[in-house]
Amino acid sequence: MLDINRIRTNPEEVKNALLKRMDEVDFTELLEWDLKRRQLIASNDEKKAKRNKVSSEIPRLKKEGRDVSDLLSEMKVLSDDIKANDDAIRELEEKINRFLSTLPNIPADDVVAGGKENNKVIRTWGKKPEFSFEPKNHVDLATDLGLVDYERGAKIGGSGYWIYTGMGALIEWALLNNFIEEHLKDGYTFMLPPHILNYKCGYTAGQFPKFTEDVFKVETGEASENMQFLLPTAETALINFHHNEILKEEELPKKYFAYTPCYRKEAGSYRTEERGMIRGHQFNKVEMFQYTTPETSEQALDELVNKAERLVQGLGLHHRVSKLAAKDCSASMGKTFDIEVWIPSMGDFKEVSSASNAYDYQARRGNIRFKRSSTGKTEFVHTLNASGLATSRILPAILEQYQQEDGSVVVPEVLRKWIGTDIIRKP
RNA sequence: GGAGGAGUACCCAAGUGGUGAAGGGGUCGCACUCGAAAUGCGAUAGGUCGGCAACGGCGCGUGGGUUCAACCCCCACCUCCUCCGCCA
Repeated sequence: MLDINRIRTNPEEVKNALLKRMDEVDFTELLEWDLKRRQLIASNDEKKAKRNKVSSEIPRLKKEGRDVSDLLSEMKVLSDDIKANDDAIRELEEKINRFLSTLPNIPADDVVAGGKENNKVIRTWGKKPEFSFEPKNHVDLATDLGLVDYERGAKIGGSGYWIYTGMGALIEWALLNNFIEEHLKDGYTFMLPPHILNYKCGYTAGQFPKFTEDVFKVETGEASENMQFLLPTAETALINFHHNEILKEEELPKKYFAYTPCYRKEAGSYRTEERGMIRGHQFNKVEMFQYTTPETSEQALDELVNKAERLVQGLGLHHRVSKLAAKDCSASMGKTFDIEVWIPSMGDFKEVSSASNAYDYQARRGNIRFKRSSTGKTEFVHTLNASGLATSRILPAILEQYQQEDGSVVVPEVLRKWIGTDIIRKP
């Protein structure tokens, strides 16, 4: 949510910033509603003050035995008038909120305009593996090695689901353990949130109202404000942990991480090159999350990017870090870095982590504030999130990058203590 | 799923239609004291909206309604507690 005061005072500045990610921005109507709203509130507050005053005099007059019936009917008219104005104000506020709640965040100054084509690779780590043999793709490797059962996954859950089996499940679990261990070392607090969330969570995260069709809704009757859905990312849960709270400045930054499966419809987004587990309806992810003061959020973003990158480096995977252009950032985010890992069979880098600063955008939607000790004033916190990491592209990258001529796969050093072997062979 | 009960500030808690929402605990300040305890006095509703401000509006789980006036009456919802049922 953007600050209406900021739009009111600097409409052109906000508009120009938004044009980096939107094709058209027009605040004319919004500002009219806003003006009308404030005028109505001012005049209605005066009427309410009068009503309060008269209402408090009525019992006294009655006690004195005065006839108050004229006064009562006069007040009845005033009260009806107030109610009509309240309705009008509410209607305006609904319009204003509907408008504001669909506006994306303002891109940071150093974020360039435009879409994907303007993303900028800021560093690349490692080298493309060279193979002296014909390398297999991850789907064949996983199937041949008995790590993942795609057919039975589809049999059980439908298209877009798979099953980690035996050693595959062990590797998956080892990855998650590795990530968890690293975050604990860095002093982040481990959370296991519910997987079913209410509407408010999606709203605060900035995913609703726009993307209600992209999540799996849980059947709970009709009413949309009471809807529940399967979480598409733990971010949606973690941003709401402090919903409607006022934190103390000393408690910031709050650093959390959660492991959850992520459930996404991904309707119509399949492409042949995204088969396997590159894009599925359910995948495992460890998510990092921070609540910070405004002045420390940039630094926190660096920390998150570095943490995510260190995990990929720990696994020895060739990857790169990109800074996203405005249109490629998700709506709530003002700045995003993607960490993309090399998938040899695709000849391309695929996202394994997205690290973003939402600035105060989500905090406004969720009313999450902190009290600054020097001034005693409340301010909105900044919120940041980063995957650390999603496994569904890490496992393919490991299989493909670590494969050997005989079809076996070398286990990255850091995972061996959980897997108990340093090489995965055909069972 | 069914039946009851509850939700008031940091905590406990009174208040069933009428000016400022009792009281207690805790916390903070002051006094007394060499200091502390005890005691006494004082402060403790944060927040938010409108306004340059003065000031005013809102605020007793949330949202509606009735009324000149709602913590109080009515409706819906949320959360928690107790009991019953279900429990792969």
